[in-house]
Amino acid sequence: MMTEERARQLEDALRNAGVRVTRQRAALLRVIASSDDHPDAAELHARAEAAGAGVSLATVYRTLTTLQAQGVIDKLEFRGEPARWEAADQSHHDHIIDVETGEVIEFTNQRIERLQAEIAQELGYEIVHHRLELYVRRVKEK
Amino acid sequence: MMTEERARQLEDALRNAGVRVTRQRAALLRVIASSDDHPDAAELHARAEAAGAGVSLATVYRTLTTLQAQGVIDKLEFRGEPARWEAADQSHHDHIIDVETGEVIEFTNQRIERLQAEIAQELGYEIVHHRLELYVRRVKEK
DNA sequence: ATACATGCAAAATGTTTGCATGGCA
DNA sequence: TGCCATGCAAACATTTTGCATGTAT
Repeated sequence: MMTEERARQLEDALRNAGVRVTRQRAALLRVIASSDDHPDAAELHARAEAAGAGVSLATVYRTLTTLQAQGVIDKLEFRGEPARWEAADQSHHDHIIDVETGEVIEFTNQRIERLQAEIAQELGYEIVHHRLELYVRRVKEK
Repeated sequence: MMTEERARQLEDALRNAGVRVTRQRAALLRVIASSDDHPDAAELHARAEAAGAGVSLATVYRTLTTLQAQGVIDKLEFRGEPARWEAADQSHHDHIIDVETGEVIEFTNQRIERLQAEIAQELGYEIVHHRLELYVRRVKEK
């Protein structure tokens, strides 16, 4: 799924922004570009290692911070768990978390987005960022 | 603001539920009943100490867990920060966080609540709990 | 060449826990 | 009295950082 192509695009973007593309960063970009789930730092480290990358966990953390600053990835912080990360090239969405399986589903709803903006505006604020998470359970058929 | 009365109500409720009301728990109940903000464990500990309670931080944590299990307080987990707590006797609401001042404002919007339920339902889920946080900045007048 | 990135180990942070002791019901 | 709660210190889990060394540009 074009992982390599996407990774190269991102490398160029980083270099243009004056960020060095090291062996470790290149490896992590590929792990991220080929992941369509929401891994945490330890999981990303494991995947990089599995790919033979040779990256320390400290560097994984530093790289995630850097990539977030560059807008390449987004940080997700669910209840109590370690932070998870996802590629940022997708369009904005919120998350539904199945409390029984831990599965994460993405969704957006324009009406909700609009209502949020209205609420903030009425109070004299503008929204910098928001977080909407629905913790759900599968409905039992009977 | 009826702190003492409220604290006694809560003590009775705890005893009825078979939870012992110790000196430490009684002190923390009073701190919680008299707080209308969203303090974290360390802050609650500090307030209890300031009131001359003599409670260890470990006990604060254990008590918060207990009170949450009893439905007396709710746990709030904002981005990265330590968990904060609030009295649960209030009606449901979401939070607006001013990213510049850290100030937290409560709000609810029935239309948003309804839309959330609809979204979950369409996917075959029922909502167990949700979290909606708007991270905002005050709009500058010009 | 040089500024920046890395690895390692240690530190920081927030929270939990084992165990001996204390105290509510 | 008996079971549960407490305090203390140690353990934990996640993340950050100081410092010597390595490396992309």
